[in-house]
Amino acid sequence: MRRATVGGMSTTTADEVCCPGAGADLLPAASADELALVFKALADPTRIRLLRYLAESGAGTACACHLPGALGITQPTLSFHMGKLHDAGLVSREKRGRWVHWTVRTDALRGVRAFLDLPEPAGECC
Amino acid sequence: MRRATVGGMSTTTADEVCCPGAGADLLPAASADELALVFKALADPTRIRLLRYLAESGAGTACACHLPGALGITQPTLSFHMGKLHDAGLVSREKRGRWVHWTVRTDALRGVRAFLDLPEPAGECC
DNA sequence: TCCAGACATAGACGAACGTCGATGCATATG
DNA sequence: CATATGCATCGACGTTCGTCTATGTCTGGA
Repeated sequence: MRRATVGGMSTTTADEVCCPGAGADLLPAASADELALVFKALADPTRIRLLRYLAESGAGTACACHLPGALGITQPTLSFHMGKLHDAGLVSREKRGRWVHWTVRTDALRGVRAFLDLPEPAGECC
Repeated sequence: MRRATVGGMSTTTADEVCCPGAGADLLPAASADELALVFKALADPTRIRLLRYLAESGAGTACACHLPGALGITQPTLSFHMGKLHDAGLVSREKRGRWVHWTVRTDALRGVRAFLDLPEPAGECC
């Protein structure tokens, strides 16, 4: 039996009154953190455009040389965003001579894509 | 012909030298903002668990009465997070008597789900 | 060997975020 | 009507984020 008494607050009174059958298990905090990490990396317009740009380029790979101008940001800012995407595992870095080429890691999106396939509402609650 | 001269910076020299065929069109800023808004709403472990909880509950609907205790957060914090999800259009609010019942709006995830279906790397760059 | 260019890092700064306790508002119930 | 309760809002606080300028590091070419 699930008892909602973890955080010190006791909202036990509501447990009996309101929709008693709606109790679903919570996603483990670790899994939620992991998902949030990827979503955090996607939670910026600039990074979204960068990822999309890379994905549309040939082989999902491109060097970012002309992107600062196109996006209206400076080179350090671009480096910052690419670093974020890299930390989240969404792109891989490859140094070719003087330039860095970036490749989208589509497999890193599997987790979040699975999460977004939420079960369709089927039953009735209360 | 694409010329990367928007933001005031002129990185024109690199245009000729480095991977000239990799130029893909940029996602419009408005679309990127829209996507980022949803991703921002998902970029928090607590909200991820809330959304998953709602989706797993019967009919994708539940009142949030016993959630503060289960998640270890206070009632104002829960209200804050549900507000964020609501602002992003991910849940809908329905007041039944004294309680508020929340329903997942799976259709609101269509946009981000389409974005995450990035084209697989196919060609070769340079 | 030295210089120019591509990228990363450091430091700074304002804005937004996540959390809390305290309070206000609306509604069901005695 | 008075009271209790579920929820939203307010004000505050520390943390994280996004951006910039300035500087460092490494590589290729003259």
